[in-house]
Amino acid sequence: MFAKVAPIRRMPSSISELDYLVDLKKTPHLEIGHLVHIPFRNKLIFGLVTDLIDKETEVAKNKIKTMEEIFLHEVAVSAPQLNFLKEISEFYKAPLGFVLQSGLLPLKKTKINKLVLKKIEKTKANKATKPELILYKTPEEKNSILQKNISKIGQTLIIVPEVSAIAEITKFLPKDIAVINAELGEKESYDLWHKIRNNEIKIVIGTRSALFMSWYDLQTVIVDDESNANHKSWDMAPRLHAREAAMMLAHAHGAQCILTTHTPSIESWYFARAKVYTTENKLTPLHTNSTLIDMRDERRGRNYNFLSNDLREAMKEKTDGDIFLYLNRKGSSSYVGCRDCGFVAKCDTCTRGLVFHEKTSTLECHFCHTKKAMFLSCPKCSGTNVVMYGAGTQLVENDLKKNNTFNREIIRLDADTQNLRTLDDTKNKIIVGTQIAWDKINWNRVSLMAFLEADSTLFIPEYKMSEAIWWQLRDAQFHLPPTSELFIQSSHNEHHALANLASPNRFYDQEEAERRLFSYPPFHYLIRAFIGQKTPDLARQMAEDAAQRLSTLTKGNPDIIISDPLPFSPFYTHGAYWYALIIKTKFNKYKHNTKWLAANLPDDWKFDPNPANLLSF
DNA sequence: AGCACGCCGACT
DNA sequence: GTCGGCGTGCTC
Repeated sequence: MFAKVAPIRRMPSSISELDYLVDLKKTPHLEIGHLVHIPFRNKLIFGLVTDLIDKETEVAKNKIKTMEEIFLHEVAVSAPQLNFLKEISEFYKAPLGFVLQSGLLPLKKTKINKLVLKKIEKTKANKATKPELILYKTPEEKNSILQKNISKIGQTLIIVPEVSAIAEITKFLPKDIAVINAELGEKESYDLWHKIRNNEIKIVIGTRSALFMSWYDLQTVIVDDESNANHKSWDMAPRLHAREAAMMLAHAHGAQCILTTHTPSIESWYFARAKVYTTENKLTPLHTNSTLIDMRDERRGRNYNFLSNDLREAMKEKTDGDIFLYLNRKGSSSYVGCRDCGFVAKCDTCTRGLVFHEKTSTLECHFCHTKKAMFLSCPKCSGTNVVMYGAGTQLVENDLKKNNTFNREIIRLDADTQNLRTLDDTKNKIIVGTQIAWDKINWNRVSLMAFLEADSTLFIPEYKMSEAIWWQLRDAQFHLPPTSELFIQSSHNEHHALANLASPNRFYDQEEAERRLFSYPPFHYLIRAFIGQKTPDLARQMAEDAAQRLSTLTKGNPDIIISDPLPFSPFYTHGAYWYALIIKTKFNKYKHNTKWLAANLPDDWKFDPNPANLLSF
């Protein structure tokens, strides 16, 4: 008899399993899911048995080695969980053993021999149900919805987008829950793994690594804050989206998948409306005290400050609570526009924002490589107020301090200052912050918040930008107390992400229309494959070869659309030159097509289904 | 991916 | 003679 074994270590993506000879004297009663020792090269390593084969294997006789030892009496990973891990491995082009590594206990031979695993039967297999989308409007409502949806018969997993979200939720849940995150100590993770595997813990909350625990009686999987961009693992293989992976997990275990959020992602709301998911909720505005301010009017009235007159007045009038001035630094001076009329330099052929390149003084499109000379006066209104968008937090801080008319302490909270300060909740402050401030401030104390440049990222040439701004504005509205005021300053107030806060359905209608036009999700599923090489020529050559080969293989298949090789922006990063292939496939066969692409790309290609960015890391 | 192996130049 | 930098090839 032969066994297929996934070696628990990093392997090339094409090798998920290796074949071993089974000697029944050495390893009797061998089962799928058993943890075993296998000879690999010149030493023994851990592996997980994924299949048992009675007939001969295709591997040459002189190559095959014999399995050494079985650990634990019971299987370490249940059959449904193993199916889930295989699916993740194939879909995200990550070797199975590598995926297993993140969900298995720390592997030490002496410790493992002391573990006792129980034989567990699943309470009852649910019949497959549609995912459910549940919307909440306030933090209180969120907590009660999470509590209500915890399974009464089996295990419940709550996935959150980042570690910082865990503390807030656990306050309102029963005491006997397990918290999983990547920074657990060895002893703790041993204990938790063991208790979850033996069904002694019923409620688990964690980031995406909790998906890979050894589930045996999983009944409910909740993805909280489902539209939060941090659910996507963009920098490490497997580059999974927790929402997507949670659905695979729930499906494998016959569990119910529940998506919860204050603001649904474009995909989730589309699928809810199309009845692919169920929902009982309607979209509503989150915060009624929000004011949109047109900065073009301010310029026309000769106010060139980053504070509009209305905001300045409101800041003077506020005597209680904190004032939070938010700046999105990501977009700083990456794009070019006109202060007077709000014109933004866009590519003529593909309508994406043009990016200013200082070295050559040109405007470039990172998608179709069109180049233009930088202009000195606005092409639309001939005004001379051409600017790079993006004021920095430091500039705002300095200016406020210089003309301190607000009689409050001014605190800057960004990447440079984040470790230097603890916020004093007894003082009324002005906080000038970037994304970093989001998790640090005490939202309950904020009485006035302003987005100083709500549109500063709007023209970054990535298709999820409108959704990201929409989400961020709504996230602020969700966190802000009902009595607080919100000012949103921008020069593009007609943009659908800014204009429709009071009528959310219209945002989704318009964003869907744009996505449909350009065949983006939810109308096509996107896959990004990318390759880095030491020289630009080598990278281009490899990208062209792969594009050519895939195109030949998919010839006549209208379901898979492969782009030409597209250079990253920036082209040189992480010590290499990068090219991407953007592949679009229809949703009805996306799982099959994605796995096919993963299997047909060489090992050195990075594979990124449902990417957060198209042309950058 | 990660590691052994071997080719070859630099230095004892 | 032998140390080590890096290119190549293999893992059952």
